[in-house]
Amino acid sequence: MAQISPTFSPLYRQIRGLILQALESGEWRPGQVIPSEQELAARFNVSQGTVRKAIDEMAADNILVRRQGRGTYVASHTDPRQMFRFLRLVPEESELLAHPKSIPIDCWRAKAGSEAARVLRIEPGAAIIILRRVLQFGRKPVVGDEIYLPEELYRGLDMEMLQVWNSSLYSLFETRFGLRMIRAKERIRAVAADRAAAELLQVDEGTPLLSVERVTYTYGDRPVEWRRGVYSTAEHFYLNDLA
Amino acid sequence: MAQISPTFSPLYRQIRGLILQALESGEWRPGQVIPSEQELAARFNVSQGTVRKAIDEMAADNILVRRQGRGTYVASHTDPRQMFRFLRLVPEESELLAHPKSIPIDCWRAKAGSEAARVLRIEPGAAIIILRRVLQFGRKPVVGDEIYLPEELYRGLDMEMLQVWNSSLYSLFETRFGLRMIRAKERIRAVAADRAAAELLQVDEGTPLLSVERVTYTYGDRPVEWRRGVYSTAEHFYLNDLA
DNA sequence: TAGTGGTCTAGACCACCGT
DNA sequence: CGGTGGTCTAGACCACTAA
Repeated sequence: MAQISPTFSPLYRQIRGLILQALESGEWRPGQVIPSEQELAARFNVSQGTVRKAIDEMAADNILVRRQGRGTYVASHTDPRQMFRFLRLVPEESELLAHPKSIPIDCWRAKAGSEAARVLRIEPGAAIIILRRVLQFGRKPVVGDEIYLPEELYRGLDMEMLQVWNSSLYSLFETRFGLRMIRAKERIRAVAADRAAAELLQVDEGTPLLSVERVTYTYGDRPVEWRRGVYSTAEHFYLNDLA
Repeated sequence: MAQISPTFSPLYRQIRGLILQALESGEWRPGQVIPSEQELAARFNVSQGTVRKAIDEMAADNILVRRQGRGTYVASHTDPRQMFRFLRLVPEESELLAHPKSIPIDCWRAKAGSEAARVLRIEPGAAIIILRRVLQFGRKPVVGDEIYLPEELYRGLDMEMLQVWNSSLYSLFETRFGLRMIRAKERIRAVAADRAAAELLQVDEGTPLLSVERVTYTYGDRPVEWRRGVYSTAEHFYLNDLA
């Protein structure tokens, strides 16, 4: 079909859009296999190569996972390797492994202030859930987070649910609320520990900490989580690969 | 050609290796066009599609740059869009533009200590160059860096060369020493400004700063630069996209 | 208009996985 | 073994750039 130039989008992108749509609709769930490339090609009336290119892109974006000989899977935060996919903090020694543990502190309902509303793209005053937690590496508290969630998407989230769940928050959000975190954006500054942070992370007041603000997005760049955290970098550091 | 399985590497990766080799040998220089896909296919006796896949990977790695209708170019730090490719610090307002300016402070010869030697993979005691500089956004000093370079690769680098050059360091390193920075790894902590840092960045002693340690690699994951910097995050922040 | 990269197809064969 | 993704090829056509 002819296309006016500014709107031009190659076939494989349109296919990508259709697959994304099927994912959003819940046709295929996280952790499950999606149909084979041949089947998808038949369904969308294109060649296998075109489906392949669409899937290639989505695999590069961590939306799908290819497994040779088995099939293509919907990426899931339930997968141990994906659980702390967005956490860049690693222990000073041994830059690998050492999965942290999330300890909920409290969790309550509130109304969105202007900043939360802007970031989450909801109405000021709309219901939100605020959640505080600590991340421990081994025994030590290293990260303190305050997390803002639009209530509409997390209906039923409470302290008990958090305490029962002994895995990552995103795996909880995915399994209980069907939310898939696709990408995130972090803004990092250095701050001095205030009294609350100092207590939380068991450091002296005034200790330099990383202040990490994160906005997390689902499909279609829709923000579904806002968190503000402080990281203690006495025995850990934030590791970033630049390409 | 048949291959025993653990050593198996697809054709397009071997082509990638050959192109990389040509780049390292200086056959095509940064900013220049490389031969067309058809020509490369003929040269390596493979199909255009195979060359294409090799180039696709290298473009994804920021080693090559495709330009439809014009050709494929060797990525260059001379390109204004690539100059501060590894710098993640952005002004509080307007997350774009605002290129900083690099001001050299001093530059001298020294012998590699054990840490520098380990990081740069050279012999302890080998000659290195140490360089200090400040990055200014507008009039304000925001970043202070101490940069360690193996002398062997940067022979002739001195204060005068730095003062004459009014662009990014990596574009200098590329044009004068033929070095191409491919990727880098940063370790970030929060620290309190010591006296030197406080003077350099015009902040109070004790102000929390980001401590950013970077190792930069060329082809073949060979480290060619080590820098330790402090970033003032009063009016700027470190922006990181997580995918 | 000629030359480049970008898309799309169709088909063959290989590597890997489960049964 | 059959089915999946992974590689490789050959060829047609489209979109963009420069002269």
